[in-house]
Amino acid sequence: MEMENAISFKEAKACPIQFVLAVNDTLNVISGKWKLPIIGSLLFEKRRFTDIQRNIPKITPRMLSKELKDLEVNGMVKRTVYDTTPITVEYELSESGKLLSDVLDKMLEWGMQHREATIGKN
Amino acid sequence: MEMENAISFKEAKACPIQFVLAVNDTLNVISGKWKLPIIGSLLFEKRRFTDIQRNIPKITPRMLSKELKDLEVNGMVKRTVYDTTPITVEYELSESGKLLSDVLDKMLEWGMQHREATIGKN
DNA sequence: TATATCGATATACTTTAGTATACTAACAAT
DNA sequence: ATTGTTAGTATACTAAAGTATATCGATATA
Repeated sequence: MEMENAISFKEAKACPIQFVLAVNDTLNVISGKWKLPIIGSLLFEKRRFTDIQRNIPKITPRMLSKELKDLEVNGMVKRTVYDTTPITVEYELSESGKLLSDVLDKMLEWGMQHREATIGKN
Repeated sequence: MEMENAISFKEAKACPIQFVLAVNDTLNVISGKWKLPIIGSLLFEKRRFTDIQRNIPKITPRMLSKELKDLEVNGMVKRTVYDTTPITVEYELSESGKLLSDVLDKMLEWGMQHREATIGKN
């Protein structure tokens, strides 16, 4: 999808249902305490379970397992098992997952301007 | 901030703390069940409390009140009280709040491509 | 006097999200 | 036989998010 043809949120006024759903999809995929750290951890390279765990010091294996499962079910992450001993499981972002960095960039941009705009305005 | 100068999430590798914080700010501002509906409701026009409530059928006044307070504290929404009878309170998006539509546009774009990419792939 | 409007707040509750801690299976190395 | 590694699961818990329902104060209208 190109810039020039991108649908804007404001244009969605007329037929909002599917647009609202799409925005909500995106939000759901990145919502929660650990989703961004996990996605961030996979943004530059594929990683294994324990590797991600080491990369995100405070996450418990329970949460990591649960969130990775969520991300996999939502088509964000691909899980590959290698029959080595001990077993090796590799996680990597899907194409969609990689494209999410465009959204994160916009969030970064907005977040920084918002910090600027809000400094000392309490 | 211009496109050419925009900081990318991937570039943040070297000095991640402030960038991660900015992305998290953005996420926090739009996280929760009612934030997007409320922001959406204010995107085209300022509205009054009861007006928003009618616009978002299933929200309770407790949640609307709480979320509006959150949004106000976070500099997303401006609240203006008019001393009429009965009292009139107007809510409108701040400049930052309006700029959020850029983020929502990206989320819409990604969400739609992700739906396309994920169809029938279960 | 009774009822309605506006913009909420109060109290009690249920549901979802996240934490803490211990444990498992399958093997390999010591 | 014991210990270590991998990638998790099991159980029980606390904390945060959201719901349900009733009520408030100030004022206007019937």
